[in-house]
This record gives sequence, structure tokens and C-alpha cells, in this order.
Amino acid sequence: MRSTIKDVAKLANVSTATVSNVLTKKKYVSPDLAEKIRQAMNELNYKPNTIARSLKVNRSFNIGLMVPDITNPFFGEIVKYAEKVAHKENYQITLCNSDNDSKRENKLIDIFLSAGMDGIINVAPRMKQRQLNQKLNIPMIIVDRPHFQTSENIAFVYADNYISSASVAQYFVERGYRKFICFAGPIEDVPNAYKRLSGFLDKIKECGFSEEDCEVYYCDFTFDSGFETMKKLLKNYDISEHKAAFISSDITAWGAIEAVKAHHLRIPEDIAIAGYDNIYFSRFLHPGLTTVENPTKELGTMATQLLIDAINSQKRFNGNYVVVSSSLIERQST
Amino acid sequence: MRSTIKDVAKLANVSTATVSNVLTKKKYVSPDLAEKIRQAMNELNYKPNTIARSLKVNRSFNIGLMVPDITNPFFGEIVKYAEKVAHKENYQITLCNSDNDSKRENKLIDIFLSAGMDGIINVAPRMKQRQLNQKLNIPMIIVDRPHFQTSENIAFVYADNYISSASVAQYFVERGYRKFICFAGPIEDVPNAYKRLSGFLDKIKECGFSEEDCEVYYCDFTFDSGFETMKKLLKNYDISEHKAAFISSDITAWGAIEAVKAHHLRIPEDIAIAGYDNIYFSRFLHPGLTTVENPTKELGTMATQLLIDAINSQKRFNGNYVVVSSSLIERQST
DNA sequence: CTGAAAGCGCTAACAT
DNA sequence: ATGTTAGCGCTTTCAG
Repeated sequence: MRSTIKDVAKLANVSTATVSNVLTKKKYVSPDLAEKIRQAMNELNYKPNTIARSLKVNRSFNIGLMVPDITNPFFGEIVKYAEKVAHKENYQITLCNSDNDSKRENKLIDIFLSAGMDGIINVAPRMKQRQLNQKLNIPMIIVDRPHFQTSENIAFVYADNYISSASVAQYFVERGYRKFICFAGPIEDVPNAYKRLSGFLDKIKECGFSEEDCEVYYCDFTFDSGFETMKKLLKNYDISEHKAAFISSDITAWGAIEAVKAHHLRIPEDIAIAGYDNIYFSRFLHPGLTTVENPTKELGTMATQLLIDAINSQKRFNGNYVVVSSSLIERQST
Repeated sequence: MRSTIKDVAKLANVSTATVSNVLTKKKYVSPDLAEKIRQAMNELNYKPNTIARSLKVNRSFNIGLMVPDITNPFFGEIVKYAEKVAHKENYQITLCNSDNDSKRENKLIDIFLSAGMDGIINVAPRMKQRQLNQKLNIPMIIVDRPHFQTSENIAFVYADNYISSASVAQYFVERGYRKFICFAGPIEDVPNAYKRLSGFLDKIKECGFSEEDCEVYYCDFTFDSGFETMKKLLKNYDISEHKAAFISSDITAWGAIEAVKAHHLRIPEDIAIAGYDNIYFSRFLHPGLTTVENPTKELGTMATQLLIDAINSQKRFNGNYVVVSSSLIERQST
């Protein structure tokens, strides 16, 4: 059996309170006693039971982190930075994958609540706003999704996807492209997918083009989806039109690029391609992928820091939001 | 305040025991009472406190999973499959990154133990065998590392890296290469890094070549490390020698490939490259990367299933091991 | 079929 | 400075 604080107390001939005191360091314990107790701990191979501790103090020092797809490097990077600050602040992160499924997201929130998480980081959720707005007695940060009005214990950290996508359109036009393609994400479920589409489209029109100048395709934010969608598109593609495609996530853009290569077309000569996210590997694609920086470091770091500060200070959020900045990264694919 | 089982009991006019019974479904509760109780739960927005439950039943339904580097897709894939089976079996996974640091690994084990994990999945640990062999009162699976003799509650799931690496050497020789390069990983810390090096080297010699025919470089299993190491190597590289390089992880091989391209050399004409792991993206590199399949699906699935079976059945491991098979994947880089 | 009550391991107020 | 003890929320005998 696992040894408890009682066993340690007995072996060291002290009370459990004293043992607890050397553990928590909240009260003075004479050095010799402390030493004796530490020896007893060693001898018994004692590990404090954080479950019991959590129950008592009503704090778990755990943060629930959910992402839609852990195999997408964009989310992987966010996780990495979130973990870094959590670790520094002595919090543990429980990472869960929702698999792009809003049902699963809902369930995860319940799991996190039941598990006594001190806070939640919810990255790019697909849940409906109404669901997100349920009463939570712990703070939650929503990352990479536009903010909305709320009175619940929620804060937002994101970049303005509408503006950035508009800047892609602007850039296309300035480079002389006259025909456009947009691979939109799941705009019904992912608000930022919608922002990216509308930001791009609005700017195209603002520049004097019409709806007909831009074909829109819908796909998922996965490599395979980008590959398949592009493959289909190329079946009857007219090279001479020189189109510029805005593929609204890098991992999808990569898939699309591979499809273009499989068709033996040249990028950007036959078709130009821009992505969104600027994942680490985008600079190493051939040609290098023009894209929008979606700053994972700022997103992950800021979200986690904000959350932990709220937990530690017991301050409630009320819909506050921080918008991190992002910019266009020009490479050779356009 | 969060509502408890007591609040529910009071509102429904029953005892806490009855509420607990509808929660756990271990005892019959009359349908009308059960319904009344469920209504009370809803009204109070009650979520069971798994921390209290865990304390009582001495089970957390949590599995601690640690990987050296979550941004390496090889580990990401393992995580994905592990999560899939855990979820199916109603276990939660707590994922932690050790950052390739054996100190952190040790600490994580303590954290997992303290956190009342029901079991541990330890992927490619760098810890010394002696440390791994500490007394654990919960089962642990060590993944992607060769087994060793142990009497502790440990099992192993891995592929035979020595044999696979030897097959790369054999393949190089059969293809007519006569000069070789090996990028070894951190062989002091990662047993499989050593296996890969020695498997490759031994076979080279077995084929009648000498130590001088193979230059060995040491690097980390990261993209950047592969890039830098290759860049250095190419400073005085003689194209005419037609060497074949075994870069012992795909992500590192990718980095190396980029360095080769930056030098405007051709793969495989000027230098052939093979990797190890067969991460998803390796087929999409240009040229496609010849590599060894390190089957993440089998590794992740089997490890998790084995662990959960052990937890549920209360059976102890005693050093049992399962070796999954792997094979050479030939593409255009060699 | 339902209720009363003990106790999981720990912390913190209170007592000494 | 150290000890005693109640109680966190839950499950589980044991009674009724």
C-alpha cells in the first residue's frame, strides 16, 4: 500500500499536522524535527496525495486545455507555450483533443469541471456561443476565436482574422492577380473560418472585383482535405487564368500544394498559393509558403498567463479580450 | 459555490447514499426517485466531484502520458492513438512534455504518482534504467525503448530498432553505395538512438566495409539539429563520393534535406538520405523520404490497451514486452 | 429499497 | 512549536 501522512507521522513520532507543515512550509517546524520527518518520508517512499490535498483546499493546480486537433502543428505549438508558462507557475496541464467535434467539446468541459480543474483553456472551440456561455465557476480562456459579449467568467485571446485575411486579398491584387480562389474552412462551426472567408471576399470586392472573380471551396483544416479539394479543382483548371488561391490554413495549403505538384503545375506561375497560420514548417515548403502569422507563442503564453493570474488572484473575467497582432509573411508561393 | 451531493439529496428529499446510487448505478433505485434526483441535479447544475470520488475509491481513471517532445509528429501520432483507446475505455489522459530532459521525466513520475494516476505511459524516456526501476505501485508501460530485466510493475512496447537500422545498411549496400554517413541521436541518453547507430554500423561491417567508410555525426532528434549538422558536414563534402546518409529520425532527416537543398545538391544523386520513423509527412517531402516505419498506431494503441487491461484486472506486469514489427519504406531519396 | 455514518488523506483552525 | 480534530465530497458497509 501507498504510505500516507499518518504513517510518516507515526514513524517520526509527531502529529500529522507537523508533517503537513513541513510539506506545505506554511508554518515553522524546528530543523531537527523537520529532518527527522523528511527521513521518515524517504524511508516510506512517501508521495503526498494531491487528490486528498485538492479535496481539502478546493484547488487542484490543474488546468484543462482542449484543442480541436493535436496533430495540427498550429495547435501543437500553442500547447507547447501554454505548458511552458503553466510549468513555471507550478500548474499541471491536462491536454485533451476534441477531434473537431463540438459534442466532445461539451463533454470535455464537464469532465474538466468534474475533475476540479482550476481553469480552462479552450482553443478554437466549435461550440455554439450559447453553450460556451453556460455558468462556469472557474475561469475559462477562449483562444483563437473572436470575442462575444458575455457576463460569464470568460476572457478571449485571439488575432483579428478578418483584417489579416483582407490583407491577403489586398496583397493578391497588388501583385496583379485578377482571378481568385478561396479554400474556406468549416465556416458554420468555426467563427474564424468565417472571418477569413469574409475578410478576403470583402476586400476583393472593395478592390472592384465581383463575386464571380472568386471561386469558393469548402474544406477542413487538414492536410488531406486540402489535397483532395485541390485535386478536384484542378480537374478543369485553366492555367492561363493565373489564379491566386487563399487556402485558409497552412496545413491545408500544404495539402493543396502537393496536389498542384502531383498535377505538374508550377507555383506561383500557374497558380499562386497563400496560407494562414505560419506554422513552423511553412518556411520549408517548396516554394516557401506565403501566409499570415497567427502567433502561437503569444496566443499560448498570454492565454495561460492570463488564466493563472485570474486563478491566483480570484478575479473574475467578464468578457475581456486581448487581440494579438499578426502580419503577412511573404514567401515564394505567390 | 459548486453544489454537492448533499445539496442534491436535500432538494430531492433523499439521502446522499441514494443520490450516489443513481450516479454509480451500482444499486437499484426506483425509477420515480431516480427521476426526481436527476431533476434536482439539473436544477442545481450539479457535477460530480471526481476528486472526492477518487479519494474514496482510490482510483482516478486517469493515465499519465509523458513524451520527450510533443512538437515531433512521431510522438504526436502516438498520443493521438493512445487518447483514442483511453477515451473508449473511459479513461482520461494527462499529457506531459519532458522536453528531452531526464530530470523533468523523474519529476513527472513523482507528479503522476502524487496525482493518483492509475497508470503511466512513458514514451521514449531518457531516464536511467535504475531510475525507471524504482518501486511503483501502479503499472507503467515504457514505449519505444528496448526492454530490460525487471521485477517491477513494468511492461514494454517497442519495435526492434537494431534490426531495422541494419536493414537500412543492407539496403544502402544493395543499391551500390560504398561510402556512408550516419547521423546518430543522443546515444548516451536514448537507448534506441544507440540501437540505430549500432545496427547500422554492425551491418555495414558485416558487409565487408570498415569503420572508415562511415562518418558518424551526433545530433538531436529535431529539425534544427539535422539542418545544422548537415550544413556543417557539407562545408567540405566531395560530391563524387556519392554517399548514403542514414539520419536516424525523420524530423532530423527533413532538416538535413533542407540543408542539402540550400547547398544546391541533388538527392539522391549527390547524397542519398534515409530517415527513421515514417512520420506522416515524410511521403510528401521532395524527394519522398526513404525511411523505416516506426508504427505509431500499434505503439500507441497497444501500450494503452495493455495498460488499461492491467489496471482493470489488477494484474501486475513483470517486465513483459511486446515487439511490434516495422519495415523499410523505399521512396525517392535513396 | 433507502438511510445513517464511517472514513479515504490531507489541511487548517484551534488548543496546548 | 507542536498536537488534536473537524471536515472537504464522495462511496460503501451496515441497519432498518
